[in-house]
Amino acid sequence: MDKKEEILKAALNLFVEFGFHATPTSKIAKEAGVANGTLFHYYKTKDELIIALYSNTKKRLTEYMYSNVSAADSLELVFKCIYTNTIEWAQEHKAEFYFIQQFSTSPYYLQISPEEIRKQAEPHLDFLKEGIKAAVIKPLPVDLLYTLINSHIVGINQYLSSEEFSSPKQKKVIDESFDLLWDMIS
Amino acid sequence: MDKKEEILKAALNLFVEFGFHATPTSKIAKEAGVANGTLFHYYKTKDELIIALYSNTKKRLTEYMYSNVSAADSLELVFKCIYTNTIEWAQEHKAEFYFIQQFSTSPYYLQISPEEIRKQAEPHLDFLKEGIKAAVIKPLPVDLLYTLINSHIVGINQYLSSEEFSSPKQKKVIDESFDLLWDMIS
DNA sequence: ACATTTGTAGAGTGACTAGTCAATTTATAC
DNA sequence: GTATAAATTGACTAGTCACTCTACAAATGT
Repeated sequence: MDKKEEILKAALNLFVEFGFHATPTSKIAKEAGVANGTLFHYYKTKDELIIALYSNTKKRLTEYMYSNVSAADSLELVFKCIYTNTIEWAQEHKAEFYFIQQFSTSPYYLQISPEEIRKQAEPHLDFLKEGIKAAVIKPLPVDLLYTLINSHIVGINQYLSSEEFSSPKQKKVIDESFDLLWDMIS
Repeated sequence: MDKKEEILKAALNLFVEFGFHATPTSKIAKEAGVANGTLFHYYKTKDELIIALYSNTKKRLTEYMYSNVSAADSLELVFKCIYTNTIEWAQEHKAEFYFIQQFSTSPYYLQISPEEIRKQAEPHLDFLKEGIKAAVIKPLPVDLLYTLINSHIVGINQYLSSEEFSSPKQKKVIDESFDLLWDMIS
């Protein structure tokens, strides 16, 4: 449905600008070009809308992460591709990426079931386990590795967003930061 | 003042549990054991209270970071001491550390003046510049280094908070993660 | 054509909240 | 001991917000 999407899009931008509670549902509806009641037709509560927005956004990020990955490549190249994809997506969807962080450090995050969190992280953890088995990645706890990589990406994204970099300069930062990360974990 | 502190303490715990806007000032006052009006006697608005809580908390963290640092030590040892201090403080003040992250990824963060942010980061940036000059730390942009180190610490803290580690095991994780970080930037 | 479901609208409601205010208590100064 | 200032109280208000409800429109199926 078009309006359902419009509502999510409007909510995303308003949440990022004003925060969850400082954004009334009435404003979201207005921004989305629908009536107040329509919003509650698609989402029973404001909380449900917020959760749906998170799941939806996170899903799109994950899908993009694994796009263009060539299975034929070495583990390092595959990893680099996923790394680059992630940062590219974050740079091209700044509001979405910021929203994910905002959500993750909010009490709403507790409403995401442990299953969903595990399921979401599983492919990444499996990939890291594979790397360890192949003796390409240091034999550290995968949870630790995962968290470190995640944080690293958040950091690079913050850095890239702090200034206006030209496209080649940005590519250079991504390349070099990947080398730093790879040196650290391999 | 005792009550001023009590209000901040109550606000911290409630904000971390319920979020900024889902925490009414009336609840903060109640939790702090003061009347509604008293809260507004010390803080003109709720926003002012939130900002004050952030500045106060961040200040205490920064102070702790540089405690026990022996100027006689090598740059690496000094850096390790600051690193360890930070993670220790974060582990001993989980609510406070979580609050800082929560605040930093919220629209409230925009209310902190660039000056205050710069002033807060300056000693750390100077320290990194020193390390680069001494050819101990890789000659990367200091902003990039700073963000990467910050993110790394946030990540390790997340990992340590995700499970219950025994004290020696925790120390081991901190030691090893420091080596990872140090390898990356030196 | 008709019936039934689904989508859309927007005024209305009850609950809640940030901040005020006038009154009272406590501390401070001389 | 009195006067002045500062701290504290809690009832009150004006406004806001999540969500409901009824009415109507559009689609869908038969």
